[in-house]
Amino acid sequence: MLSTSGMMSTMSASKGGRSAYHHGDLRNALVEAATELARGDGPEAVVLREAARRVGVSATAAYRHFANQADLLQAVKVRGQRELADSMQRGVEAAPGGGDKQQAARDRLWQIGRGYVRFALAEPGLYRAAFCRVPHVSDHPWDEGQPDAAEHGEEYRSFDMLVETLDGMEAAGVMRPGVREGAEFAAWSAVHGLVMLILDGPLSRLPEPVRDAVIDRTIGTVVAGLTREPVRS
Amino acid sequence: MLSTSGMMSTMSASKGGRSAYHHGDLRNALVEAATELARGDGPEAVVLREAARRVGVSATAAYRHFANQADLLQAVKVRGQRELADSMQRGVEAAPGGGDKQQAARDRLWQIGRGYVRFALAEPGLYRAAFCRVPHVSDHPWDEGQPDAAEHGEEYRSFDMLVETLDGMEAAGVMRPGVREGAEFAAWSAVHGLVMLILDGPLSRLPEPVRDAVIDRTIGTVVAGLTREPVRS
DNA sequence: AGTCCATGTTGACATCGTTAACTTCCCCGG
DNA sequence: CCGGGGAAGTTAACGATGTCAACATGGACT
Repeated sequence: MLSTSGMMSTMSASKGGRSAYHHGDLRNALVEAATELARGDGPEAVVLREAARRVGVSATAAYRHFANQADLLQAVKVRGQRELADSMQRGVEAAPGGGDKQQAARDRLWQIGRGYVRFALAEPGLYRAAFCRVPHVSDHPWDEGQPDAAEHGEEYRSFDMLVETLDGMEAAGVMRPGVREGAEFAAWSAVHGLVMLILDGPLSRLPEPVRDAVIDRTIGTVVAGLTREPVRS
Repeated sequence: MLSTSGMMSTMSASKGGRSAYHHGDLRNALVEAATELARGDGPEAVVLREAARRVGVSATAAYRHFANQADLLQAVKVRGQRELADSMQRGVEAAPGGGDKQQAARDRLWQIGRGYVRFALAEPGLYRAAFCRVPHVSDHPWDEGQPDAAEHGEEYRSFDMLVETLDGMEAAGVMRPGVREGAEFAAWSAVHGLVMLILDGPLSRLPEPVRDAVIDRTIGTVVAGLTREPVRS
């Protein structure tokens, strides 16, 4: 009953409900188009008029589904977060997973980290959109107050995966004593910062091999900072 | 003899050179105004027309001194970086500095980190501007090719301070063996990422005491990851 | 059959970045 | 001393964007 997917009250349109005037699934179509814009050139490329243009609809039609272009951007953000989490999920599932339990717990942190960075570098525009500042989502009546309770409702699933991983490390007894609390933020900060410095910042011109080494070094530092023993490369 | 400060070829104006028509120091005035805009609301608030308006000059006058608004933004970026480095410098200088040599080397990393974060939280808009993506500085004749050699000419002094600190740690023998290379990027990534998550991202709503704890935890993790022995809180 | 309202449309406005063409004023050589 | 030339500023205009107000359409439900 939230405002998530196209679930308008009385409306037959769901599959072929397009009558050349009433699109039938405009909201999703717009989010789709806007997402492609972000994928191409980041959040600043998410321009409402262009998204509408691509869907073949007038610009103002978008205002039937979004309060703002900020609101549209917010939708793109959510999609970006989802794609990030999905990508990481696939990466983790396709992992070897052998060896002893303790090593596995450590390895999982590595995999999570590498999966995170891999997605960001593969989809720079979308990643930047997923973490961009969204100016101000003006609240419309149908936009029932932003979900403030529940901390973050389903978005930031990538963060949840990180939390689970760290819990697993603690359970396996590989974690340095007393560092569990807040470790998720430390780890997240490191990979997010690394990605941002590479994407927008001063590390953008690093030659690829150096870049990859830096990535491993950064993740390695975090792992070393959180675990009891130093880890092999 | 680069394009840094107001050093126009044949021009008397330097102090009182304002004749109501020829401003005399427009470039600096514009950078100043633009910097204030950024300080207030971040890089997206750096709008060329508004900066010109505040200086009391027509919008197009800015194009005598900047190729683009991107160019203007770039100038703000440089200023932001300088303010960051200055702030960190002051913080480091006002440090106790007692105790044994090894502990001092470790402490300095803490101070650098905290100083970095402190500035970012005190000047969020300017910090975001200092690390924002700048679209494309169209090159004008008087804008003699961007400095690509010398890696980064004087900007990112904060980074240089970090490098010196890490060198000091290695010299003092407190650094975990084999981790020196790339350590600057790992450390930078952690604090930068932390700041971005707090400023623009999902950590923005953290209550202040929790936030401060997270900051210490993040820096602590990096320090632990780079040094031989665990460190006191 | 008739009506209501969600959904789209057209038209207009303010703001922004940017270019073109014109104006001022100061420096420098004759 | 004076007159030209160019640096530095100005006004006018264009295209693009976000957004609002007023109008059109057509499916769903009485």
